[in-house]
Amino acid sequence: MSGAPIRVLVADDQRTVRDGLTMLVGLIEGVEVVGAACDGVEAVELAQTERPDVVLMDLRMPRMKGAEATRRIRAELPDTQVLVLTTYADDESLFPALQAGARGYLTKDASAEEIEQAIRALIAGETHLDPIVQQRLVAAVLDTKPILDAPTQSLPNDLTPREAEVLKLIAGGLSNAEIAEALVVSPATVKTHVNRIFYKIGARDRAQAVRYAYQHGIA
Amino acid sequence: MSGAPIRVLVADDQRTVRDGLTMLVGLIEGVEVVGAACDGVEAVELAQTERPDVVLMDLRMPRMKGAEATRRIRAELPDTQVLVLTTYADDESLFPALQAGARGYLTKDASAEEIEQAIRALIAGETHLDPIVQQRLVAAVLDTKPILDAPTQSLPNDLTPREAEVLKLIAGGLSNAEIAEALVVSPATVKTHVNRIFYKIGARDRAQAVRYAYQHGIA
DNA sequence: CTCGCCCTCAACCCACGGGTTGACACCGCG
DNA sequence: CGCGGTGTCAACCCGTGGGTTGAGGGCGAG
Repeated sequence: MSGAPIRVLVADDQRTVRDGLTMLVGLIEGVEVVGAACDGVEAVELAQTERPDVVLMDLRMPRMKGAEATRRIRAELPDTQVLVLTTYADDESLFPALQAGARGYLTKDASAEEIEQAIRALIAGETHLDPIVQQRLVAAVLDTKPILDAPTQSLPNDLTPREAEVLKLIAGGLSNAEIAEALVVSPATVKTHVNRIFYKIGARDRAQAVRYAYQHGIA
Repeated sequence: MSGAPIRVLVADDQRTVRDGLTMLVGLIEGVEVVGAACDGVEAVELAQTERPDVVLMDLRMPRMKGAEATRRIRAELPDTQVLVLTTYADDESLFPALQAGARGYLTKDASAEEIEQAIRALIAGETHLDPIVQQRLVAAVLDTKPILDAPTQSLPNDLTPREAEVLKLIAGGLSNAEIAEALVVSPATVKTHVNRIFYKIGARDRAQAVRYAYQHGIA
């Protein structure tokens, strides 16, 4: 399995990132960088002339967004796979990119080995997504899929109903005063609840409480 | 990072698979198999007494299905992650397992290295899914999420790399002083970053910043 | 080279948050 | 009936966080 080299095209508007990626990917054994585009239009053009196996695609680029470039490449070159390599994995970037036909999605935190693994996975016809992306997909699917069972959505901690309510509002970014107003109680009451919540979930401040809420599916 | 060993519990009804897994996983450096259950009921019981870091869970087991066992374990032991290791990745197995709180999903085709990677990913709080599962999730999401890409999907973000780094730590529940220590800068610098982040993402305090981070996939 | 962005740091102010103690009313339960 | 859990509220203290201003160095782009 070491025949022709894997041909890779790099597309990123930031010069340092583009050059760094070209260098990094070129060092991978059996991989050859056949071009570097600095925007979406150029990426599509280079893809058509070079017919690479994989395109490393940034999403935020001038002239043409990475998602649109991905769509065109996938439409015209079915054998060319697109590996998105971008800074953030927010829904507004993620879903259009997947919709456009990207089979891989990594953030720029990825190591060289991860990029290599992803490239090889795409060549093998697999999908390779950043763990965060996987997490978001799971969340999105569970959102839309009906709740198959789960009779009593048991709260992990022995938070009282009122405390759980307060925790949700904390996770919503509300201040103590705002929570008091929302629940029609005195600010002092809220403070009491908040302190008990912190004690129970092992949080030191609101920030940790928000983190806890999101990690435990309360928000 | 080579402190206490990772404690793993194996749950599978087939004796050869169970023993083989126990052997295989026990050979991984820094991993210790603390128990082997032959059905779902035993898996929950052993999880409660042993409090493992990761449970390798088969889905088709007598007495109690793996999905239900996963749900109970996740409800009572938030720090214990479940890695499903099953024969097939059909939707009828997959979605209930994810719904139940499994953070990892591999088929029994997986190599020892893949299992090791998955275990370490779960320990790190990440999600690790088989490429086929990733593919199915993408398909499921694109099914339910019609093309919703915004035409002028522009960037509300604009965070500098350093700011993004700080935001991640904020989302991790760290105080300014702790962030300063982690990044080896002065607390004053951290405060500057924090203020700029708040301005850019429209947050009023850390709690709202944590919320933002989780909702945008930064954490 | 110069401009602007990014990162760095310092000093100040004060409001809000976090911790503690103590109190009272309601309600279900044994 | 008395007890414990829950929800409510108040006073206090003080630390951290949040906002502002100001300033200097590095580095890439024009």
